[in-house]
Amino acid sequence: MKVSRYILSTLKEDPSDAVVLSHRLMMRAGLIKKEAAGMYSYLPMGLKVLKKVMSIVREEMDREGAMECLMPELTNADLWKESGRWNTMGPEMFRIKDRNGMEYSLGPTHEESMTNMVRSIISSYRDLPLNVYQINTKFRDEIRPRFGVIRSKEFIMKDAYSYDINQAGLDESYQSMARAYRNIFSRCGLETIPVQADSGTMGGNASEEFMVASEVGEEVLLLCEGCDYRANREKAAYKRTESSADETPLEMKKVSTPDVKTIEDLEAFFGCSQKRFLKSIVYIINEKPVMVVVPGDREVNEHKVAALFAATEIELANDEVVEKVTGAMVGFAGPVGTVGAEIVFDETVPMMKNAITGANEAHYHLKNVNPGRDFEVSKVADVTSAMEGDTCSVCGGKLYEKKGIEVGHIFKLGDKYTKGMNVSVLDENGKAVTPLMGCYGIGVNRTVAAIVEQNNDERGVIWPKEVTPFQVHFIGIGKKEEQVSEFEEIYSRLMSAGFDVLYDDRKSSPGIKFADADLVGIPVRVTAGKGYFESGRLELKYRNSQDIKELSIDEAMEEIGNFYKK
RNA sequence: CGGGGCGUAGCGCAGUCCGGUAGCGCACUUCGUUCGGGACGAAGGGGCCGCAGGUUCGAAUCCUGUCGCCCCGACCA
Repeated sequence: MKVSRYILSTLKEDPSDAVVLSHRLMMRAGLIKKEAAGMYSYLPMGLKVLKKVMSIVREEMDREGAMECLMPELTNADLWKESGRWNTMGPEMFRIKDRNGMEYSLGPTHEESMTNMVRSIISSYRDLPLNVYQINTKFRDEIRPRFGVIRSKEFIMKDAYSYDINQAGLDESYQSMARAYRNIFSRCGLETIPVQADSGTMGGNASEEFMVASEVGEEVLLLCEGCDYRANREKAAYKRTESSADETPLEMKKVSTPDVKTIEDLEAFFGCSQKRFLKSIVYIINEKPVMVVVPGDREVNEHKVAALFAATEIELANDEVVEKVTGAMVGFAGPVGTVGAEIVFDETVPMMKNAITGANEAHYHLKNVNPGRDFEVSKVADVTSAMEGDTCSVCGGKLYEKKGIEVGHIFKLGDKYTKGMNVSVLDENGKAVTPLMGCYGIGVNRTVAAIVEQNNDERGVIWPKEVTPFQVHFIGIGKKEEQVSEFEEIYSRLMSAGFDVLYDDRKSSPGIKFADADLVGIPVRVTAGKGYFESGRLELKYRNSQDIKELSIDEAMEEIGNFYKK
């Protein structure tokens, strides 16, 4: 491809609305163009990269025996109502009506659609296992699209769904996807951190996220220094230790605390650490109030709480509910006395001594509160988030935090959808069984952004060789007619050797061509200039190195061939 | 949804406080000189100053409304 005929729309300066590195570079290198908030066009070069990532995905999925298909992006509301998600998906689902008033959603994910398609096809255990996938656009009305293509309203996802006759089969399907994902991301030149994850509103149990470490990551991971435990914050477990555990219980006292409402206020008022307080927060779960009691220095982990109640939605109770439950205004809640709600205690609570908590009476707190003595510790669970410095529950090592971009996610869904949507097949004995399901997603364009985020320098992108938009960036320096025809000759020889070549034939100065080459980031650069006309030698330079090799055309082609062969 | 900021040429910005009919850099066109890391000179083209209404002799500028975009936050009692 000749640059003079190509859209090489590079920018010298960062567009004002691009903040994160990958977004800036993708805009500057002319890969994408913003159409509106959270909506991007792919320019030719960006599309080439996207397609390369897609074909890696296809190859690795197919290698594991998955089958590609393609589903409508408009999905029937009835399917969502059947699974119950029409109500639980919330406002992030785009909903539309046709002229007849029929309701649809612009598919945010396709468990229902795929299961609906599959259930009409399978009828026997002989039809399983089955793994079907598609690469298609998904729509989510994101609360706040940002970071370019990393979080957009419209994005491309590879979503696969497996159906197995039993748990052993599901385990196998899951493992095969775990394998495929490792291959896919490594071929994309990405270093991913697989972490244990919460399965969120998708339902189901086991799940693993593939994260790319990045400062702009929207997820917080907790990794162990001592072992290979790694999980995202929504899920991460940690071992409880409590410094006050060996204190002697003192007599409980009621203390007047006018307008002392927040943990910060309490800290100032009592002059002791946040750890000493029992924070009592009221939620509405499955339409019932639940009080969650945690140490003052911890945050309630709503994902863990929701999982505990097998709830899809959890919401903070409003002031009226809090007053009804505790009998006091917000700010003075506690587990001592009468509470009109079920109470859940974090695992730390039973270990605490002489704690301070709300008295369930306006402007009063209780000090020297002791679990077991002053209130019954009925239901204990892990309902707080791990933090940096916490103790690993596996090996006792220290946990540390890292931010990450989620590029892939694999789940075991179990029978959530197959049961809910009445899918069944006959087993060997002619008995109806419900297949078990797994689902496996990859954010394709987010993966491209992650690749850029991880592979660049101050001059621009450095594409890993399997996803580079072109294989060779050829630059000719010289404008004389006979020089240009020599360049044309070299260009066509490179092309006929089978390389995908971007030939910068513009009449610009060399500086512009070199700068654009660095920005665009094709791994191999070949230059024909003064040296070529003197000695017939081309210059070959790899984007990730400073060295320049002087080679004849044949040598250069051999070297490039070897580079891409591996 | 709450808070903050911004909409002026393809891109980056100034001009807005203090009203007088739009400017700079890059990019683009033509000519000449240059020609290995974002060259130089000369001459050009390109704007409903986000949109609508109002005030005024006169509005990019003041007022009202509206739309779009960016950043931060989104409840921990």
